[in-house]
Amino acid sequence: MPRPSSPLLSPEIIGAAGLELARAGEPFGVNAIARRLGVRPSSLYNHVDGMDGITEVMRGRLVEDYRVEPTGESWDRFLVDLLSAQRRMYADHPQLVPLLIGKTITHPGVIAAYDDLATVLVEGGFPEDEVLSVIAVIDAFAIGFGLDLASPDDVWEPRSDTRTLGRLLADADRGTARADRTFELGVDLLIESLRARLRR
Amino acid sequence: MPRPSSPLLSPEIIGAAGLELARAGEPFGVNAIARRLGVRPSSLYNHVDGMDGITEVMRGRLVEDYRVEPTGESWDRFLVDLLSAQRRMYADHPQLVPLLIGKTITHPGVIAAYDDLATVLVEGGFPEDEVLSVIAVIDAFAIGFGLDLASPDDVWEPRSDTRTLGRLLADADRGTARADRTFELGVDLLIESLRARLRR
DNA sequence: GCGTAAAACGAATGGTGTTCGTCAACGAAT
DNA sequence: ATTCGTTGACGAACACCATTCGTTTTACGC
Repeated sequence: MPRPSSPLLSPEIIGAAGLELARAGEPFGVNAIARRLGVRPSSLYNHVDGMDGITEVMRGRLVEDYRVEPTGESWDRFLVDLLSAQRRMYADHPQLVPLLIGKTITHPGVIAAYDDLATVLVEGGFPEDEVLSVIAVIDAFAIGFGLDLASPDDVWEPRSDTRTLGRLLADADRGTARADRTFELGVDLLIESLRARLRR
Repeated sequence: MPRPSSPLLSPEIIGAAGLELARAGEPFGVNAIARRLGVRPSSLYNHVDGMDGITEVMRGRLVEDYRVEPTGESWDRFLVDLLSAQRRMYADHPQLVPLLIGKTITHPGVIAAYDDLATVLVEGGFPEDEVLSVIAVIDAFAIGFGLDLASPDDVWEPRSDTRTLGRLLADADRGTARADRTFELGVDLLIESLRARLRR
């Protein structure tokens, strides 16, 4: 089947297939994507630069899908929206956290999203030499809570006696309820302390 | 070479080799570990239950190495120590973050470490139904900052114009200095807001 | 219409984790 | 001291992975 009339593949199609697989919790390697598209693995290389290229495309699509526009309302409102979206993004695709982090960000869409955040914070009154650190803190938060949301229902299972942990676990929330409570508390803490810092 | 007089392998030896490889930024799979130990990959299966078993051992050793004992001083002092240690742990082994998270924790040493933390927080005065959430927030923090520390010198490289981000990047710290500032700010924010919550 | 480039395929390479049969050395029981 | 089961290494084999390359046919631009 050489060179079909209507093209079977494109970077977008490949990236979308990869994301669908990741979202379904399945492996999303070159072979898996090719299988899902009914195509041989080597064909992908006509459109994309190997696995690295695929993750590049996936990252781009991902940030677009979860992009949050500033409402112009207030910095803290925007921050809550942003954190919620990012948490969902990481939680929906826990397997590709390693792919998203640890790489210098060049993608125009991603840069624009961070630029939005930086602008909102500066306009909100944060000192300019602190904004980048605040952004990094927000990032750390989002990743941490995304992973938390993606963690198993029972995070701890003590097999031996404990002084405190076992007692607390006995009547604690589990699963999504627990993760949601944690997230709300975390956002509360973060926003509150940012407000306090702004007031100083 | 069948059954040597003095045993060449053991779970500890295998785990240690894996950690050394991870620490050096090299791949730490079954084959790599076997190569480093001068042994065939299949030999490892006499001591360890495949790759899963190896990561199990590695996780155990890791938490022991970075374990922090409560000093009995104050909960916030302990928290700073703990966060610092965890940040270093994640940053020293960014590749195995995916292995450490997302699995129910059974390992006695790890349980004990969390039990310490829970005890300190309860004794510090936090309401019992909130302690687990606080712990999860702390975990999210540690992971986030560990990954942040492991990220490249230049996190952003805008190729097009930006409203704010580019200006801020122009005279900002980079590399370790940036990550350290971020961490200090993050710990400040977290501890401050926890203190505030305790005061209410 | 013709030539070039596009885009699929198949085969081959070197990597991974894992299973299994083999075989020699050890340690314990006779 | 001889036997015998267990231990622990090996090598071969399997299935998977990402990647490269040459082949082939089709589509598109001149």
